[in-house]
This record gives sequence, C-alpha cells and structure tokens, in this order.
Amino acid sequence: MNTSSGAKLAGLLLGTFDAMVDVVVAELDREGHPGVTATHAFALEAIDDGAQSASELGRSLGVSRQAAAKTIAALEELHYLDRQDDPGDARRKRLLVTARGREMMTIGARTFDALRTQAAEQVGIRALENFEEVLAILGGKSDSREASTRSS
Amino acid sequence: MNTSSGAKLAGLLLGTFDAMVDVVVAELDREGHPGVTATHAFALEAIDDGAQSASELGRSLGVSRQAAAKTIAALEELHYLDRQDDPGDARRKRLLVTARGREMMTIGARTFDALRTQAAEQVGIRALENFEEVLAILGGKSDSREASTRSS
DNA sequence: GCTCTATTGACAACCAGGTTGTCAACTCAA
DNA sequence: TTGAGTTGACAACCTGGTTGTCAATAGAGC
Repeated sequence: MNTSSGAKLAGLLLGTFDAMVDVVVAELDREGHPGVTATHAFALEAIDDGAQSASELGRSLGVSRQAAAKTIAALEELHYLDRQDDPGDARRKRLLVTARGREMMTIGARTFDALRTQAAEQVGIRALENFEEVLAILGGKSDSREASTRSS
Repeated sequence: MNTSSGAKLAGLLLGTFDAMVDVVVAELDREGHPGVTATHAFALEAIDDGAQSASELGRSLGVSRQAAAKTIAALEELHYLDRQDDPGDARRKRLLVTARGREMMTIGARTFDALRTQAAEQVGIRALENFEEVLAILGGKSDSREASTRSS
C-alpha cells in the first residue's frame, strides 16, 4: 500500500506489455505458429527492417551479437529465416525472411494492431493518441541521472 | 518502418519500463546498494505489502513459490530480509524486512517517484494522469475480441 | 603487395530468473 | 486419527542473456 506512484507506474508498464505479448503469442500459436516468442517476433521484425547480419541485429536490438546469433539460430530452426553467404563479404551471412516468416510477422502485426484498436475503443482514439505521445516522450529520454539524487 | 502501430506501442511500453528500472538500479548502486535488481526491489515491496511467506510472495508476484524462494534467498543474502520461524505454523518462515531493506525500498521508491515527477514536468500533470488512467485500463484487461484465446 | 587493425560469426562457459517434479514436515478439518 | 492440503527445500532443467576467445576475412595505410 505504500508502493510509490512511480513504482506503480513502472509495474503497470511491464504488466501491460506482458499482457499484450501474451495475447499475440497465443494467437500465433492458434494460427499455426507455435513456439514463437516475443523475442523471435521482434528480432524478425528488426531483420526485415534492415538488420542484415547477426552483428547488425545485435546492435539494432541492443544486445550482444552472440545473443543475436542465438536468436537467429532459433529463427532458422523454425524456418522463419534463411542464411546465405554474403557475396561481397565472406565473413557475413546474409539474413532473409522466408515466406513463413513473413506470414508470422503479418499475424503478429495484425494481432498487435487489433489490441491497439481495442484499446482505442475502450478509451477513445483521442486518449490513446495522447497516451502514445506521452509514452514516446517517457521512453524517448531516459537520461535524468541527477533527477533522482535530490528530492529526498 | 512497416512495424505495426500496435507492436510499436508494445515496444515502447517495455522500453519505457526498462529505462525507468535502469535509472533506479543505477541510483541504488550509487547510494550504496549494489547488486539490487528490479526483481529484488519489487519482491521486497510485495513482502512489505503483506506477503508473509515464500508461497504468498509467489502468489503475489505471479510466479511459482520456488521462484519466490530463490528471490527470498537472494534478498536474505543481501541482508534485506530476515527469516524467522513462524510461531503459529512450523511449516512457515516469516519474512521480515531489515532496516537496510527498508532503506533500499525508500531509495527505490524515491527514485521511481522522481522519474514520475520528471515525466509530469515534461508533459503536464494532467496528461500524465490521463496516461496512467489509460494504462490502468490497458493493463487491467487483456482480452481481445476476434483474436482472443483466453483472458488472464 | 604487405601488414596491421577491425569486424564477423562461431563456440564455450557461465549467470539470472524462471520452470516442473518430488519430498518430508506440518496443519487442520472430517 | 487419519487423510488431504500447504509449506519450504532440493534438484534438474530451460531460456535468453552475458563475457571471453578464436580463426577467417576485409580493408586501410604504407
């Protein structure tokens, strides 16, 4: 009960994310894509958005390239991704989203969008847009190292 | 760029949570509480809020009681928690937050609140309150109409 | 052309925070 | 008194990260 409003805010952010992801993962499972995790979906999205190698994917996701390589291996295992030798650089393996991968992305995006639409219906599109605006500001700048030191 | 608005929303939720937690963990480290994770802080909060045993903590956090027990062991290791035999039930070990634990909670809460205050200064208190209202609605119910599998 | 440095992907060991399964001790209602 | 449910402990395991190391390769500087 003495939970701070700030901590409550943080908890709600995580809880809401989790709730959305749960629905999307369940829907993917239901539509023939079992075993997909949020990590997979976001990684495939990043690859399709331009990350062309494990190193690039790691940078794009903000994780080590070893972690990215593990995710890539999992995506390849699930046939969402093909790896080909890069003709211009023998060190690299180019990443190509397969048709099945594209289908998974489509379902994921559709389900995420359905959740957002549902949220808009609950609170009104105007409130949701304001919400997203505030969220972008909050998420955009995470500096404020000294903002916390005082105010004690 | 073809990231769906819904997925973008989810990504921002997680990103904002992570950004907040990073600041809080860094501040705790700076103020003499190294090695504390978000899990620790939220668990201690839950214990102080009334979770009196590993089983209760697990229920309260939504994880297995074995996972809760691991967190409790970590908190005890860090001297944030004492365990005592429950006089009324020999199966249980009562959980007591130590003075140091209380100090850690205070710093965490203060830092979380400072972040929230900072957010309010950026977007206006009214916008933040609307934001939190929408967030509570979104987080509270995670049902989807055609994409629904089960609520939870 | 040669060499030095940076980058890449692979591999291994490890860690944190979860999971399930199992167990003995214990409580409590029938 | 007994039997079902709860509790904490322990073990094995999984996932998604981490760091460290390595050989192969690319590319710039000379």
